[in-house]
Amino acid sequence: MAKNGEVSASVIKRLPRYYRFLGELMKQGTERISSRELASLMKLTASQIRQDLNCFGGFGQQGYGYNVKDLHEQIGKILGVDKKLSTILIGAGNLGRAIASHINFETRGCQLIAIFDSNEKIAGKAVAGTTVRHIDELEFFCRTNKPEVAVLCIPKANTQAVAELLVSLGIKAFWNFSHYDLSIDYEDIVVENVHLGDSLLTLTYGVNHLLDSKENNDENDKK
Amino acid sequence: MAKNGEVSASVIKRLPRYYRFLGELMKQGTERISSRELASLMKLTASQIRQDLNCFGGFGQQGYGYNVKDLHEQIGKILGVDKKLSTILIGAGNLGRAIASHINFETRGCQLIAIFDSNEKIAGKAVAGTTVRHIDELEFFCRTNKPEVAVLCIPKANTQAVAELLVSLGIKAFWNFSHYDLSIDYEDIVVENVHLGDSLLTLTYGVNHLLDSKENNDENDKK
DNA sequence: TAGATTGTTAATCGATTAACAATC
DNA sequence: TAGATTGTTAATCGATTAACAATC
Repeated sequence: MAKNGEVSASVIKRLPRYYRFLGELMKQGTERISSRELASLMKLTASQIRQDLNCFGGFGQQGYGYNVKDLHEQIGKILGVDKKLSTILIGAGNLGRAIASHINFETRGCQLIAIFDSNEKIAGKAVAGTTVRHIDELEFFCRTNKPEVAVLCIPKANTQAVAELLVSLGIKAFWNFSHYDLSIDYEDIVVENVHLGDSLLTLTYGVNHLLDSKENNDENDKK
Repeated sequence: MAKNGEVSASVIKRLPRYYRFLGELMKQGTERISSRELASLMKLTASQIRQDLNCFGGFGQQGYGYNVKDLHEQIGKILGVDKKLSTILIGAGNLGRAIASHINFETRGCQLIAIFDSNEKIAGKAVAGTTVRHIDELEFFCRTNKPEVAVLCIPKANTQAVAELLVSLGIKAFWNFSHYDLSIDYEDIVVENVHLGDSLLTLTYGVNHLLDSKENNDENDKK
């Protein structure tokens, strides 16, 4: 309801998806879209789309719908894709290197400025155009460059300690790929946990219970 | 409520996290835990934990609480960690290789039996102990080995076509890392989309709006 | 038996959907 | 003006929390 703040987490989590679909539509040359059309495309209700967007302001026009390019730009601004949050990545193992090279940080309001690893052998090598530094340089680097976001691709055991150090060095947000639930320990710090293992387990559950709903329906049919 | 099926998605998504915390407790040698203790550990309410667990049955004991080892095992069984769903991975790029080597499929009810890529240069090389096959072998391999789960680490443009092929070959579930929303096109097929880009954008939003709630609070304080 | 803590029902809260007046 | 579609309020639905009787 408020133009700033107080937007519920469920709405915010849907914003990147809106942004993605509107980007696609833009690429395809679609100029305008109604909430009804967008809803059918995204498998949502038109009500929800209008409700969601109106958390941030009235971007549409009665009788017309929404201008795709305009709405895309507005949501981009709300998310902050025009910003360049200084970002560092800790842990240049398999996953860390993949994240560094696979993710386009720039189009998502971030700028990857350094990568760190504790392994002497990895330090010095280049990943995604950035030379990997040894973890010993972390503190000096942060005091000098004041990064705001840290991507954690480190083992569970180290996460708590590294996060504490980084908070003391001014880091404001963690994109956490470690097996450790970071959200628990810090308020006032933004944490986005990506628990890939949990995601796979959810899938496993789904496969193993795939027939449950069908079986139940069959039972009901008989009654 | 029902012992099988009809458990809401919100409950199911919390199961892997319960499983993870109970595993930790087990490792630390904790024998029993009350819903109140577990709630404070996981930053949930005791009510929610009891409500969630009772979707699957009464695992606790009045006046005592829950036996950690027992509950861990029960949830594991519900998730299906004791299964070995045959799993293939398509796309041995940065991300695909990282997923293959970083994720422990076995402890999550899956078994990675093959990796495929369209790049002739990658085919033949070993990743995570599995030789990468050329995508041309996919159809024959599936008809022979009947994998159930496919991990998609391929570009957006190919996802739809590859998914359709795999469905026709009997794949029942997709762990989808591509930039494409797969859920939209298939019902009856389990899809777990991992949109890393969306996750980063949510973080970006969080950082850029970090002060919003505080500002609002300050305003309210003044009134 | 008394104390603790569950399983479960009832109350509350928030999110989604429906409806409709406002307006382009 | 008539038709379309928004912004917004009201109704519904589902999920979370609170309460408490059952029971170990």
